[in-house]
Amino acid sequence: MATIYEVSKLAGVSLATVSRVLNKNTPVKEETRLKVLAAMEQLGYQPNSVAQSLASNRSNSIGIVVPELNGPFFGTLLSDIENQFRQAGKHVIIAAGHSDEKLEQESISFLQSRNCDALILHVEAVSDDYLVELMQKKVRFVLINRFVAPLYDRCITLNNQHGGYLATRHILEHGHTHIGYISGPMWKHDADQRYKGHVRALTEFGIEPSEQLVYEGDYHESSGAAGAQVLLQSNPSITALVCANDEMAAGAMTAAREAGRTLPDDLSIMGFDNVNFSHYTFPKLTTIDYPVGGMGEMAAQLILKCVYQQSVDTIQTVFEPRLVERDSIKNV
Amino acid sequence: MATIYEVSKLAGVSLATVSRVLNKNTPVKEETRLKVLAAMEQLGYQPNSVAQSLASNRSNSIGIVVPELNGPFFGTLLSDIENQFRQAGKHVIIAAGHSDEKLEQESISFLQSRNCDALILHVEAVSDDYLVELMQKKVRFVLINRFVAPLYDRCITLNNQHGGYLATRHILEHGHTHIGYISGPMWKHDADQRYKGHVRALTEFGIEPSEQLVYEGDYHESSGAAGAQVLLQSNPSITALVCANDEMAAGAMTAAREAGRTLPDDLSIMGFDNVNFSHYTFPKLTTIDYPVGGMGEMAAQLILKCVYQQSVDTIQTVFEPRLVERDSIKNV
DNA sequence: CTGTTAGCGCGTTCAA
DNA sequence: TTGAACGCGCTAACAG
Repeated sequence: MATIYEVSKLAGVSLATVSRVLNKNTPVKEETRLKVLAAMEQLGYQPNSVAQSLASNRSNSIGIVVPELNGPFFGTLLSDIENQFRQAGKHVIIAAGHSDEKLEQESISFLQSRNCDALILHVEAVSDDYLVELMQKKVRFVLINRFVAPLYDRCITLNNQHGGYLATRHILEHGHTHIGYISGPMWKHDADQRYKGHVRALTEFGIEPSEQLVYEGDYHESSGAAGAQVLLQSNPSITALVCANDEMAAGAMTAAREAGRTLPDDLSIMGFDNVNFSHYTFPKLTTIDYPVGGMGEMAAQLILKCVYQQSVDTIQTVFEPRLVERDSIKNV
Repeated sequence: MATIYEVSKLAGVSLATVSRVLNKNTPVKEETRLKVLAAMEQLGYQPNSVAQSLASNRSNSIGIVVPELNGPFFGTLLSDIENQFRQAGKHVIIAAGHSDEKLEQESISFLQSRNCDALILHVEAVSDDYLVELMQKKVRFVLINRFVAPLYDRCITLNNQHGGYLATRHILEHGHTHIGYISGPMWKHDADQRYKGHVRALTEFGIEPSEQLVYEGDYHESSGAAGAQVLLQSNPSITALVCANDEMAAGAMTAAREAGRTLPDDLSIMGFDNVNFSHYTFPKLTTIDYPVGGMGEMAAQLILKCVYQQSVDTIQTVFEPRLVERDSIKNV
């Protein structure tokens, strides 16, 4: 690999000049600039990004922590983030936090030790205090799908409560009155909010929320199946099931069939997230769209703006969910 | 951030000694080692990985190129690779190649400019020659799901042909004789191999392969739907459809229903890959398991062994597919 | 076993 | 507009 030094020798200029044409931050006479460029070309010169990082104290890398790398949801998120940064010449380092406090913290310090210029965090287990401390230590980061008041200007969130509301309202509008709810783990903020939206819709339609009708799942398919089984058995009058995410809805479909229900005629099912497999189910799942892609892009833009001083389009921090009607819901 | 220099001062030893306890490669007297460790602790010292990279010419980072970051298949792959490296203190930089020759090449040089110690490539569009050249340039990499003869010892592959064979044989064993085939893009090696396996099974059962019965898709759901539609319309006698991946199988299910077929009674459908949503379909998809996870791990192990001289378990380069029986196939 | 001394490749003052 | 010189934080000979 050719170095800046060889280029400077070949071009007959100093080391500093080469650095200048590379970084375009100091005026260089057009003539010498071309000489340098020619020398670079000839040597097939490629800047050593590690040396650049060390000298400039900037690594041009962004660390990302998500709960899982697999799963339709995070794939889309990563994809859009990578895209944005790649175009900007930055690279992305990934780490999985597995929704575990210790692992999330480890992931974060791992990425910090990699001298990332900024982090994008989709973390669930670390405390708000921990994040506030992180900010006080001048670590630069953006939070996705989580709102922490002192960090309000770096939180990219979905209006989860409104999503939960939309989901249940849609069911109610189809005439259902006996509605089961399979929630996510209630300690997770989004699960809590979605449930609150559910309750709000119920109340608005004059229906008393009942604990008998809710099952706390873990966002995985199997708990959706377990929830449906429990709920349908203990409350045979249920005609609709609202699930806090699509995976659980898929599990619920299986379990409902096993319980002898015909879908969607005997039982309506609602999902949440609109992940990319959600129309592979039969009947195709009606769900609430979570604009992951847009939120990932926005997180990237926010960093491009605040950390790299690039001018970007307007920043939006809260996103709205949207109902996606398919075939899993029928009038009662 | 404390530096190695401050640690050395506090511990009353030289810079080099600190470096030694850090890298554990040269014996250090236990007593001084403890002094150094204590000083590190006290200062909250964290090595600067960028400086380490520059000095040692090793970045402890591994670049990965996959066609897409979303999609169930690559999520699992990335997840397992990240896991392995994380445990070894290495980090993973990702780039999407989008099955496009230019983008794949750009991804590779992008990662090279990041001084990755090694690359893991799941590339489809670049030529074999390009990869051989890469090897000659001493770039260290492992190929996943692709076999290039001169690179045989760094190719982690699935026996795709055998998978294609297993899929069709299973259908044949259920008595089907009119079998449609929806392939992947034939220029892709895996698609070609899977198809060859299909033909081999057919021949073995004394059935003449017919072009009328194959549709070339693109591995996406929509082409599965299109393929099913075309095939079922032009060959109403078809009783089974073999699809070269699960996405297309999901699309085929939808289209088959729209064409008036009842699943699985009127039409059996076979998938390939066993991606994590494949049992969300109804009927649950019978498919061929692609051990992505294991292959990702193996790629990581290969690099750990060859690049970082770590001792690892035995290396396996070719993996075998396995039939996963679920509910989408019925006797004719 | 430990300390001294060069770099690694580049960005960035400060003068000229 | 350009060049010389220093330093980023660390590793790796080489002596001792």
